[in-house]
Amino acid sequence: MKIGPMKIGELSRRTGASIRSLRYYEEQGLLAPERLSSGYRVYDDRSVATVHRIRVLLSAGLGTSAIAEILPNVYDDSVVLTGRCPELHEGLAVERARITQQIEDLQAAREILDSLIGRPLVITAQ
Amino acid sequence: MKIGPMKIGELSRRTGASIRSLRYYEEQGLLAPERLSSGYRVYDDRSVATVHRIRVLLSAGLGTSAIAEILPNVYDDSVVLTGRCPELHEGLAVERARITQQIEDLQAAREILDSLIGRPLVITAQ
DNA sequence: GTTGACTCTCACGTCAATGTGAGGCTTTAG
DNA sequence: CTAAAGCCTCACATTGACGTGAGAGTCAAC
Repeated sequence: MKIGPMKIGELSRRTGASIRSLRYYEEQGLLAPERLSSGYRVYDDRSVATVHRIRVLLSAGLGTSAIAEILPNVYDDSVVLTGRCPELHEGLAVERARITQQIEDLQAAREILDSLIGRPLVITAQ
Repeated sequence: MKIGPMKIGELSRRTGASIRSLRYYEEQGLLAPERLSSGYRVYDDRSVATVHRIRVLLSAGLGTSAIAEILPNVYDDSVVLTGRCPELHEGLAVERARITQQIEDLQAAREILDSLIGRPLVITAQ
């Protein structure tokens, strides 16, 4: 039982992303797997973490093009590499502000729901 | 300069929602304006607050159908009316959990961005 | 070797909120 | 009275991240 290279099905299983999504991420420049002579995609282990980051950022409302600008600058978890690229830096700040605003909107919405449920207000988590 | 009834243009101005959106909200059962004999929509002042709530809930990711279930139970700001309607209550709890999860996802995404920006972590707001 | 699981590339479908334009009434200001 | 501005109802277009199916090649096990 040779282990063999990680193909798209296994990456899908490991990340929870659908095969379709993984192909889509590649199409958008977020992943760049090797190819076997058969045309099959081959991923390395770093791809798993990359896909996880992609999903986090996507669920935060970032578009694939924004993520494409960010990803190349993240080599492993939480390492700062964005030395002095002011353009990127500004774009990130914009996205960050959007996220912060979105969090506040969500908290406002949650309070509306809480007022209906009759739950004690302002529980920070859960 | 008679004041006259509030028509769709004025409601749009007062709420920031586009005219198209206001018609859409009505189509989805979120608004039920009166009509003049001409067919023109007429709104009362409560509509302004209603539209604001709609927008908050929409931006929180609730669908119009979910909002349609919620809105009739909100008479003014933050009044609990959901006496004992377990079905609604459960639906709200589901949405609330979704929102809480979404907030956590956003915070995770913000930390990824922070690690790139090089900003001090864990600033709760702003 | 053959079957079945896996993969490939198109390429069109989906969903939700909203944009946009056509064609035609109604109201308002002058 | 008339023109401009506002409103009406269709109804098709848009955006983004996928779903889904067709048709065909590839790999693993038996």
